[in-house]
Parts: sequence; structure tokens; C-alpha cells
Amino acid sequence: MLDSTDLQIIDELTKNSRITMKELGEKVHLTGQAASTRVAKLEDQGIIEGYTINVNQMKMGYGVHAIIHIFTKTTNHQPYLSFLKKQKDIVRNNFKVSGESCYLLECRFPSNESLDEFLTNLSNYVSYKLSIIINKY
Amino acid sequence: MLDSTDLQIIDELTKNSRITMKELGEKVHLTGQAASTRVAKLEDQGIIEGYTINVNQMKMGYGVHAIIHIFTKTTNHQPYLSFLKKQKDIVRNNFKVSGESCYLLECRFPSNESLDEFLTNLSNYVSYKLSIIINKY
DNA sequence: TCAAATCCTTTCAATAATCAAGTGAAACAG
DNA sequence: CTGTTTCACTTGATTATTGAAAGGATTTGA
Repeated sequence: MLDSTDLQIIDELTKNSRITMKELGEKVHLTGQAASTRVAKLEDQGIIEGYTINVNQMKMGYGVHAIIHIFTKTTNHQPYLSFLKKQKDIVRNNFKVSGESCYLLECRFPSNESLDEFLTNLSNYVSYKLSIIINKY
Repeated sequence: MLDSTDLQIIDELTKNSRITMKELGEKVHLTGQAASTRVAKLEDQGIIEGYTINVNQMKMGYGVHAIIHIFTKTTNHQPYLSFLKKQKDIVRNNFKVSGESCYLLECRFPSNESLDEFLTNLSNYVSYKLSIIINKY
């Protein structure tokens, strides 16, 4: 299904998705057109889902990064999930997980104050444990 | 520092980073050249860190997604960190966190078998608790 | 052996990016 | 009030890329 050239293409586009097809072709030893058709095929197959940018969240004013372990009190999760929908600027991921907690919630905050405010509201819906991300390795 | 046009540009590039500067300009009511210089400035400022793709990990054969809570037994974390370096295909993020655990390790595996193997090796370095990601909301 | 399919290259017209020059508005000193 | 500087943007010419069409090489199967 995927040969090594496809994997190389995915690798190169992961590093820089704004590369020209001509350059991409040179990197994987194809013409620009051949590279282009391969990329189109990867899109059609749903392997490449989209093109995006990495934004420096610190510089965007979201310096506080937290993972919040969610323990739902009740069997009905809907109030919690509805609450999250209203916090789209803050919520980056909400994973339903097996293990001790019910969800792992990844969030970004401008400050500890806004984190505090969020947690205050959050506690109306669920119990939680907080992990603040200090660094990335 | 950033006006609403810059935010719009970041928003559009987040949705589709391969858009032409001409199209991007149309979306934010600028010429392609003006959009292009703004994007260059955002890159220089380090706000746009890079251009990348979203890859369907399921289709790439990494269907098992896990968050592993790491509890280091010893004060020297280096053996653990060195171990991770050898597992670049599997490890997606390793966050040093405050809270109960020392690190939150995000990984992708092709199968439960490979997860099992990884955990077996991991237990030589640290204690852990496993959360398997079931879904994303 | 032939036909179809796949994957690639070449060529060329259409389109986009880039560079240089120029416009107009705002800020500011004389 | 005037002249100068700066900034962000536009315009126009040049260069580069993209996309479509045609064709070549290789593989597959009847």
C-alpha cells in the first residue's frame, strides 16, 4: 500500500508542508509532477488528513500548559462535555481513556489566574487531578 | 504586536497551511504580496514555528494510542530518557509534569503486542500507570 | 504476444510567487 | 503648517511553480 517513497514524502511534508512539489520531488528522486500525484493519492486515501502550522503558544499568550485528569461523578457525562464546548480557546484535547481517570484533558491558559478560574468552573461538573507541564523532552 | 489580520492569517494557515498567498490574501482582504510579507514576519517573530501535516495514525499502522504516567524510582532520570531516545517511532511526547507523576509519556503503537513489549522494557527504568486513549472529543 | 494498467517523464499553457518601485497615510520634528 | 521618515500596502515586470495532456517504460494477465 505505502512504499518507502510514500513514507519519505510523509516525512518531508511533516518537516515542511509548504515545500514546493518540485523540491519535494528532488528530495525523493522524482519529478515534481510525480511527487504531486503521489501526494494527491495520499490525500485521497485519507493518510494525509490536512496541512497545518505549528504555532508558538507561549508567544500567543498561552504559556500555561496543563493536563487535567477527569473523574466524572455521575454516569451522565454530557454536562461536562457541554461545558468543554464553551471553552474552545482553552481546550486542546479531551481524550476518553481507560485507566484510573475517565478523561485526560489537555488545556492551554494565558495565566495561572485563568487556570484557577477554569478549575473552579470545572469542579461543578467533575472531580479532577491537575498536572502542569513543565517541559517537553 | 499582533492585530486581528495576523490572527486571521494564523487561523487560516492552521486550517490549511498549503493555501496560496494569493488565496490567503483574499481571505483576509489583502493582496497576495501583503499576506506573504505578514507571514514572513510571523515566521521571523517565531510565532509560526513551522509547517506540517496531520497524518492519520490509524492508517499508518499506529492504532494504539496511550498515555503512560511515569514514576521514576531513582533520582537519576537519564537511563529512562536515554531509553526513550531509542524508541522515536513510538514516542510522540514526553512531558515533565508537576503533580503525582514525574512524566506524562504519549505513545503510539501498532498493536497491543508492541505496547506490551514496550512496557516490559519500560519497567526496567521506571514505574508507570497506563491510560489507553479510547476516543477524542 | 497483445492489451490494459501503472507509474513515470516531458512539454507547455496558466497560474502564483517574488522583486523592485511607488503610493498614501500616520507620526513626528522643526 | 511643512517636510521627512516610516510603515503597510499596491502595482507591474520577471521568474518559478503548477496542472493538464501526451507519451514511454514496465508489469500483469488473458
